[in-house]
Amino acid sequence: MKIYNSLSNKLEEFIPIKEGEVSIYVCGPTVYNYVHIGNMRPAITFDMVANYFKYLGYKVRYASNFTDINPKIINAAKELALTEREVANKFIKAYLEDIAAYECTCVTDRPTVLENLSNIIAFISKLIELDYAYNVDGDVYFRVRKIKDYGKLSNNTIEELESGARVEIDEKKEDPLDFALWRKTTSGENFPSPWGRGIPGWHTECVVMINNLFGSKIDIHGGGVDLKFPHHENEIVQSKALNNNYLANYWMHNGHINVDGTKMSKSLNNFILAKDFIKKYKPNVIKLAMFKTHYRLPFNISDDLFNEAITLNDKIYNSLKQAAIKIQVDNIEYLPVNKDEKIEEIMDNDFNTPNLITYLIELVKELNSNIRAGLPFTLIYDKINLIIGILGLHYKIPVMSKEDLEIYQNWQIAKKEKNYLEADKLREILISKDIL
RNA sequence: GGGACUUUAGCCAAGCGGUAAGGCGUGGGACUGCAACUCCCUGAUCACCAGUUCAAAUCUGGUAGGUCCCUCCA
Repeated sequence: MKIYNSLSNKLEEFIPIKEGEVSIYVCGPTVYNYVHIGNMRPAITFDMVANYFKYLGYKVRYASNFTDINPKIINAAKELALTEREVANKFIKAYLEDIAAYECTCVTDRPTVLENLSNIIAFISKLIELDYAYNVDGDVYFRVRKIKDYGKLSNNTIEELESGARVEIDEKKEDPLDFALWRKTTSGENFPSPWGRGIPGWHTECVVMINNLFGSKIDIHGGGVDLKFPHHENEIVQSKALNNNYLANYWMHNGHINVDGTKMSKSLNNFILAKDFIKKYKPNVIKLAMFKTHYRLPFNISDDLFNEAITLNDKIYNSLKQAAIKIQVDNIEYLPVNKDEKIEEIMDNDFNTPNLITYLIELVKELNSNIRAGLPFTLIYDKINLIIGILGLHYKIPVMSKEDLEIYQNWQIAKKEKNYLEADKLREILISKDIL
């Protein structure tokens, strides 16, 4: 299969580090507030990625962190009159509730900064030892100039970055591009270290967690495009310094979710909270709408788009339900399939979910037609189930009791006998049981 | 100033050198006891200009839009 690697800006054949296994790491939220719908795109996207690897037979380990120590949390704690731990725990809980509501299921590890503090300190110590980092009065910075291809991921060179007018000059740093690995902090929550009390810098935690969970390198590192620079770039230099690798073989970046053509942001006050959005649309609908656009491209939110997805979702559901009922009513026995070449042909091209949905629609149509025509349909039914599994869609397919089956058969008989009064009565019952 | 992405029918969106998938919507039709569901038909020469090529939406150069990143935002 081919994956678009942000590191090379090319489609590359995927070769796992360990045969039959995939390691994925995706940057998770800083837990100082409720997440917005944009934060859900990586969650949904990489769940799909993980699901597809599982479909291919890979064993998937997928980690996503919580940044639970951060200046933003310290600020939020002041505002909310809570302790930093209370803030972090509150919003970790809220995030997990969102994830559950959106029916994302693939993350296997959720490391936190707090539980990795000693690892982080050890990691920074090693960087200092090797002269890649320096301590200035309790702040520790990474010496970016020591890594010669800094900027590879974001296609920048050190010179280009420095010529950018927005680089702040910090007296303490040797070089404006150097970034903090450890920050001296006296107000708010802080922790002891060889350099004094403080908190770890954001860019270090992900590298440390990856090293801790997976070893020095993983297959896929994901996140939103905005993280390319500086966050991911800075992760890479640390990994280059200690392990002489790019931390991940494949870097994947999802596009943003936009509102009215522009990025959601706190400052524009145009963001939609994930927990609010899920009240308006079902997870299936949100996923279908998102997957209709390739994950790398920006995705603009509009009611039209979601209404279209509602139509599609209903179509899929009706079709699956009909097939499931037919299988139960006619007591059809068959051997399920778990592979479909066409799916692989589509998905092997950098997870082309828009085309997968096109294929799904095709299959749904075929399923409907075949059921109507009394033709075999279980193979198509299986294929559809494979696809919805990959897309992370969930449908409640009715399981009919003996009684339900009887009602169903009586309904059919009543119709045949043109006893429409009885037929309508039975139909009502079946509808109320969510069978029709 | 540097970098990335992007411009395809009313809307969304595939396409990665061989003469434009699909969805929604619109309009028409079929099926049906009624309803729901379902099915079929219906539209664009791909922002613009120049070049490469037997052949370009697809490659190259330019022009004009749009979005994002450039120190903590998925």
